[in-house]
This record gives sequence, C-alpha cells and structure tokens, in this order.
Amino acid sequence: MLQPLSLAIIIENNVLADMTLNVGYGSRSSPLELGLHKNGRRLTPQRKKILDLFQRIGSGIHLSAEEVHAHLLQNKTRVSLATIYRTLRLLVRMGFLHELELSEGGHRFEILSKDNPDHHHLVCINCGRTEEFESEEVVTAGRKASESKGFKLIESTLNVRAICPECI
Amino acid sequence: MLQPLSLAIIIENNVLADMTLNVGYGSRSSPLELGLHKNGRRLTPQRKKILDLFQRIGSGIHLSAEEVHAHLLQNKTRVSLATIYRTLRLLVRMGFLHELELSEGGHRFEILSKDNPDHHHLVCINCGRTEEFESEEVVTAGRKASESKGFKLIESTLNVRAICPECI
DNA sequence: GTTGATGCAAAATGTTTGCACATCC
DNA sequence: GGATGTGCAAACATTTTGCATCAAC
Repeated sequence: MLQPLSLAIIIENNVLADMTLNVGYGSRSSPLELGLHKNGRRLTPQRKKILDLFQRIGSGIHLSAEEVHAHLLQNKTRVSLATIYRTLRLLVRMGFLHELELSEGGHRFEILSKDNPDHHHLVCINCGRTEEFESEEVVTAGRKASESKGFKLIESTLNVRAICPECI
Repeated sequence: MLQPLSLAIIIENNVLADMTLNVGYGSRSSPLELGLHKNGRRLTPQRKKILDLFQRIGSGIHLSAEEVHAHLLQNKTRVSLATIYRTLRLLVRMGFLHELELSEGGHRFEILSKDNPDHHHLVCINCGRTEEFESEEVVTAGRKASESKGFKLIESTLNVRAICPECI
C-alpha cells in the first residue's frame, strides 16, 4: 500500500506552498520561506540554498548530487553530501525537482516549473550532451499504456540515446 | 570519436553469429557454439551459462547482475560476479541483450529477440511490477527528435512510472 | 522543550579493475 | 605459445544510515 504523501506545488514559479492532497494553486499567500514550513517540515538554511541554486540555474540543466555540492561550495556554502542527498530526495517527493536517470552517468536533478513542462531527453551516448524536447504523442502513449493495464500514471519519460553531430 | 564496433546478430533466435559490420543474416551456418567464436572472442562455459539462462527465462523478464548470479547458483553454477558484469556488458554491445535502467532498482537486462521487438516499460513505483507495451508513436517521436537536432538515433525507450492496481 | 535536520564517519550498494592463473585455439 | 577469459580481492563511485549535536518552531 502506498503512503499518502504530503505534496507541494510551485506557485509563481518561485514559491513552494504545502498542500496535503487538498490545497490547490489558490493559496498563493507566501514568500519562499513559507514553503517547507508545514507538516513539521522545516525550512533550514541548507534547504534554502539548494532551492535557490536550482532556481538560479534554471531548467534544462541537470545536476548530480556531487555537482550540487560543488556549486554550493563555489558560493561559499558548505552543505554535507548526506544532507544534499536527503534534500534532493525530499524535493523530488514534493514535486519541486524532477529526477532523471540517463543511462550514462547516474541520477540527475532539474527544477520543475510551469515554464518547463513535461519534456524528454535526447542524450549523446558518447559525450553526454543532452537536448530536451517535448512530445504530446509520448504523453499520450504513456497514458494509454497505463490505462490499458489499470495503472495510475505518474509520469512518462522518453530517453532517446543517440550520437550527437560532433561525435558522429 | 566513437569506436567502430564488432556486432553480432541473433540467428534463428538461438544462435549468435559475429559480424564485423559487413556480415549479415546470410551466414546462418552454425549451432550455438559458433556464436562467440569470431574476432578472437571465445565461447566459454560461463558465457554459455549466462546466454542459456536468458534464453530459458525468455523475454519480458528483467534481471540484474545480482539476479543472474543467483539464478546461476540455483542451477549449481557458480560464476563470479565480475565475470557476470563483464559478460553482460559484452552481450549488450553485441546486441544480444537489452539494458534498461528503470528508476527504481538499478540496471537490468533482458534478452532481445525477434519475437520481442522494441518495447517500453510500465513500472509500478511501489512494488516494482513491470509490464511491457509497444508504441509506434514513441518510436516516431524519438526519431523526429533526433533528426531535428542532427543526432544519430540509437534507441528510444519510454519508461512509464505508475502505480499498479494492487498498490493503489 | 520537542521534533526534525545536520554533519560526520561508517556502512552498504553496485560496478570496475589489476593481476595471477587457467583455458581455448 | 599467445591471446583471451576467469576468479579473487581490492578499489571505486554513489548513496544510505546511526548517532551525537544543533536549530527551527
């Protein structure tokens, strides 16, 4: 049995508001700091820094836990790797980040925002270069597959492995 | 620059024949043992056992390296994990196995055969149950994306994360 | 003051590698 | 006999965890 999850949604592309499965876009009351405040969760400086980083860096960029760590260090912020892993997991469960597993090179994360709807990845298997694209057909195919087997869809991601022009 | 690869194709769904980028389906001369015999490669008992396992177990089942190891042990065959990793990588490069990375639970492998063309996976994020489906639209979407960015397509795989009926 | 979060170091995973020995042709 | 493959143990990379301490609320 799956646990009911306390989710968060992005408001004004900048703010997290907690919703416990029943609050919608309506409750646009609060600045960034209110985001992680509900349900006993805390907005700590570390979490704030990680959120800020993803917001600054924008969508379409995919960071590994290591890279998040390194970026923060450049900004003179040291957050332990353990905390980064814990926070990334949390933010994914809250729907703030999207986790992708491209076959080459481990798990990566990117911000999920309204400007940056469901999209898919074209990855060069040689140099790792990654391009994004959207496709309505893919979304439809995933939905149809879920329905036909009685599954409840969460997300579908198409990973296209290919060789980029420079590596051909 | 990408290395030219010595490939193999499956003949009669049972036999591997080596082809060095210029030999085709034509050379259907040989029983299973001839498969890994060319280009200095050898068909060793270990490789044979791994191949046999995937053939017996059939398509639609996705094994991790660990699981391959365990299955072989059940058959009273001990092959070191290192060899299993090396062999799986080899068989993927030869086109005999297909490697998939489902977000939950690491890399898995399945046999690739003519009965079992390009297909995609619907995975329950709770219990791991996996269903397969085919979709022409997905293949098309991957091809279009590659073309539009000038990439050379290798494969596209749609992973649908969902919750299965039992876990809802 | 409670509860939840952090940092550290250790452990657990998953995968790769160096090397001596075995084996296939 | 030379090239290729295996097993082992060690190395590695990545991620998770136990625990004492710290800090948000």
